[in-house]
Amino acid sequence: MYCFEKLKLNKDFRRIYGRGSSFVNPAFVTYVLKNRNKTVRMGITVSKKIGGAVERNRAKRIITAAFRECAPQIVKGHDFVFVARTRILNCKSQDIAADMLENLKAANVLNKTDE
RNA sequence: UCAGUCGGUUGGACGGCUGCGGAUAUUAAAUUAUCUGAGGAAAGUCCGGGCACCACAGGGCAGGAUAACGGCUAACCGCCGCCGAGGGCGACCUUAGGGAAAGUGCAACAGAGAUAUACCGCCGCAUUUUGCGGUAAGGGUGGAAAGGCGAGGUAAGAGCUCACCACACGAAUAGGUAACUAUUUGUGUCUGUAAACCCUAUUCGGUGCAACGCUAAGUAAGACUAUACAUUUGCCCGAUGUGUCUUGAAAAGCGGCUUGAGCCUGUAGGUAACUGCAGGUCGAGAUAGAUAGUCGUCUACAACAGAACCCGGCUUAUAGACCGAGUGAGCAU
RNA sequence: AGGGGUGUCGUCAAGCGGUAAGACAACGGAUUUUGAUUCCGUCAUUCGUAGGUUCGAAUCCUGCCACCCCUG
Repeated sequence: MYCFEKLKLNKDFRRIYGRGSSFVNPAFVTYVLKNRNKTVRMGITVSKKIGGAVERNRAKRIITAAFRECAPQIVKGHDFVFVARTRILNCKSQDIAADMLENLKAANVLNKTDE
């Protein structure tokens, strides 16, 4: 199984927002930045704009499930932050995974040997 | 049959694949196996309590809360029963419901006058484009104008007197644990407002799991100091302790953490809230935070909504489905 | 977890038991050849919302809703 770490500290999020490159979708926003370790790290931001606790939890679950599908194709040594937007509540995780793959392709972080 | 009242239950189900938190067992470790994993409101944080700590919790003043009566409870601004008041044809619903004869304040506008009065009136005397005195029945204003109505009485009138009624207070008798209710009798007729100040009675120590304890790391510099500093609610008294403050650095992990005023069933007591006894049972414990993703079937393509130390309530949100007990009207027998 | 505050016209706001001030904006008119300036007029029908106390509530009391701030 492919495993990844989660981002927890506020300074990591700020570093990725400030120095990383961003890609926008109707459902979410992706931030990508290289890191010096050889691991894949991921963080999720869901603001109160999305809704109550139930809606925020659901948004986090959907993004986590989509990222787990995409994760095997990613080159190691990158950090990702996903910011949820309101439209994510009506989507299925398969649509989100497809959109996420497009964003990652644009960011040039996918494994070319697998394709 | 129609309309309406009250109370309660439930809050999608089944299967396949891929995944997450916790516990136990196993392995050198990664792993693997089994079991288990959100709510009736988990929400708001509005009350009360447990628990933990504080140099024990004392007094006074100030402040907050509650407010008919009896019970239940660990406790309560809670619940149950009941009384009074108000609403409804009724089932039933609502109710912060002590004190205004301890004192102070307020009552705009209108009105003559707002807690005391005399504008229009009425009556008497003097007089003549009015004055003085008596009076409060009638008029008008207002939320409120000295209880209502009739008779006697009078110059005109007035609880001034009397009968009936209404209300307040006291007493007696009957019922009730009590609040209170009913009857009789005596005295009286006093405006409203205390969710205005206030008075009376009861009650309230503080801080909150980021409490608190342990481990690791760190323990450097400066200032003040016994007439000082700190804690104990806001102030004062009293009590207690001995270093205190500022800046900088570091702020990581473990425990607390889920067996508890627990839940289920039966039974006994009680109108009920609730309590006793017997048997059974263990049903989350995360720390950027776990219940998901997806496919198939059924239906109406399911509401409000996510534990964060734990309980008892209150308040608010809630698609639909189901059950029970009363009431009114109409019709039939 | 604990504590505090605000909500009044489109905007900024005063009023804290007795007819809801004012300024800017908007609209209409006057002045002007036209515009600006200036002057006059209009504009709150649930004072965030639902109840209660009172003769009377924006104001007092209670419950909700939204927003903001403080402490750790």
